[in-house]
Amino acid sequence: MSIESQVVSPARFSAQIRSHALQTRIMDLILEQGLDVGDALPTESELAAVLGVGRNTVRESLKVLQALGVIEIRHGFGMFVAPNNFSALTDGLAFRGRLSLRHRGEEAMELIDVRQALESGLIGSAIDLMTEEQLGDLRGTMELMEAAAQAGKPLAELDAEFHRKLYAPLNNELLINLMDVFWKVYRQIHRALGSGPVDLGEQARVHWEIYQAVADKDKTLASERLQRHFDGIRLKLKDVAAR
Amino acid sequence: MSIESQVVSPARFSAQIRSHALQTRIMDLILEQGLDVGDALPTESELAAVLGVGRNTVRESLKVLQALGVIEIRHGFGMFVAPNNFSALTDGLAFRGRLSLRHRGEEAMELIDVRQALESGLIGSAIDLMTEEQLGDLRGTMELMEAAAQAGKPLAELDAEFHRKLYAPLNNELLINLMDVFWKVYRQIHRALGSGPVDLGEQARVHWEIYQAVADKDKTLASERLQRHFDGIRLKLKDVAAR
DNA sequence: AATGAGACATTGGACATCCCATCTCCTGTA
DNA sequence: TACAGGAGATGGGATGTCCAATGTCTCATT
Repeated sequence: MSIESQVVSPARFSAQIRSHALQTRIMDLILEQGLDVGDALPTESELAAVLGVGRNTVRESLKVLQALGVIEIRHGFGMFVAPNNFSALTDGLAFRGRLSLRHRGEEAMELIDVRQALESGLIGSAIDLMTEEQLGDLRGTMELMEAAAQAGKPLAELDAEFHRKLYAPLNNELLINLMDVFWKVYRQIHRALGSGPVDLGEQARVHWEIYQAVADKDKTLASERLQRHFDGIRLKLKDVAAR
Repeated sequence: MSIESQVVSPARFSAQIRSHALQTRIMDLILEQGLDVGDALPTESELAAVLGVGRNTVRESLKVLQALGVIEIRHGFGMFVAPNNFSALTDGLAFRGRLSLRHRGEEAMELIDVRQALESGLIGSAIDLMTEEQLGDLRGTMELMEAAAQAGKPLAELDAEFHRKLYAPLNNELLINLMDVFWKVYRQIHRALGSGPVDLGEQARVHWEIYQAVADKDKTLASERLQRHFDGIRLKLKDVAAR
């Protein structure tokens, strides 16, 4: 089959290939048996028997699949095909980001660049597709953010929610997940560095401006303000990275 | 420490939390010890001792970190901090894509949407930053593609290379990696479904048109042609999914 | 002195076994 | 009917043993 088709290099990584092959076999098994999200997998012991490997070995692969968001493991109950879950990317990316910050923080910047491109590039379509209800929802989040800012509470979660709702009209879960990952990674890096002073009022104001442009259906302005929003984030990150 | 700070839910996922915490501890250990890409980690046994868990348990976490592209494991030699590696996302996403194709192929479509947004949104900046040399490089790839098309050879790899080189000027590794992942996932899904007939000449022609717009520094046209390129891909995918 | 074969230590890979922790579900009791 | 608690199943984890791959070092050969 296609399991062994991805030859990477002579035999230097044969172990990795075997291990990866086992993961692939489990995923193929899921697909072949027609299992869907929420369905239960065979038990660890059964899998070990079926795949002809030891239970510990199969467990290593299962843990990987869990980390990749493919399966969900519930102690004492069983294993199940997982719903979409991008936490894997978060951890991996956050690690790379923190690692890079010890140099010149390039990867963290790249992350912002990608997010900026995605968001400012897609805001047009989002505005086109946004319903009145969704707009109202967005405004609700803004009002919560305003209240939080005045109360001196952190805006992080509301910030994420704002961006999530901004692109909800596109009805693209992958996109939402990706943006969520980027946001979390940024937060994690920021937290690891020890955030500098934050101006809550300013933060809320920037989002209000974006909201206004969206409410006015002014795609160009919205895109432009999003660009500036990310420019600001980039500057702040550069500040913090400079220590 | 911050290890136990991420409480998710009562105790239903306590095992996952512990497991995730162990991974985090290992990553933190890498960062705290100032290890950089290529540096060696302690041996499995040492890690197990330091972290106060069994070797099997540590191994499960290490395998996860390997899958996430954080470390590289070399049988008989040791474990090392890995260079950027996004293969993890590929596997996870490809699985989800294939799973979704059994329904209406939504996730595969979402993938195309994101890629379309990213590429057509960033082509402008790429054109701005592209040097003569990079443009020549791009043309070289196109000529190879043309030759391959006339020889009836598959264009897949050259297709990927074209898109990679298109955005090389942005100097954003994360972006390149992401696009690479999307491309691989698309390929994998396509292969899993059994590709229909492909018109190599048409495929090459589309890319020539994009190249021409880029060479002419016509951002609008390039963006438009990229859009259409992806529209084509989307249609083809819909065809195949319909079986 | 240069080279190559082979022994050796180290390290990860795999497995078997044993026991613990947690969950769900069923049963019995109030 | 509601609730408490136990039974059984399942994953979590530790330990020990052996296998396999790798790099290095030694030593004989040239």
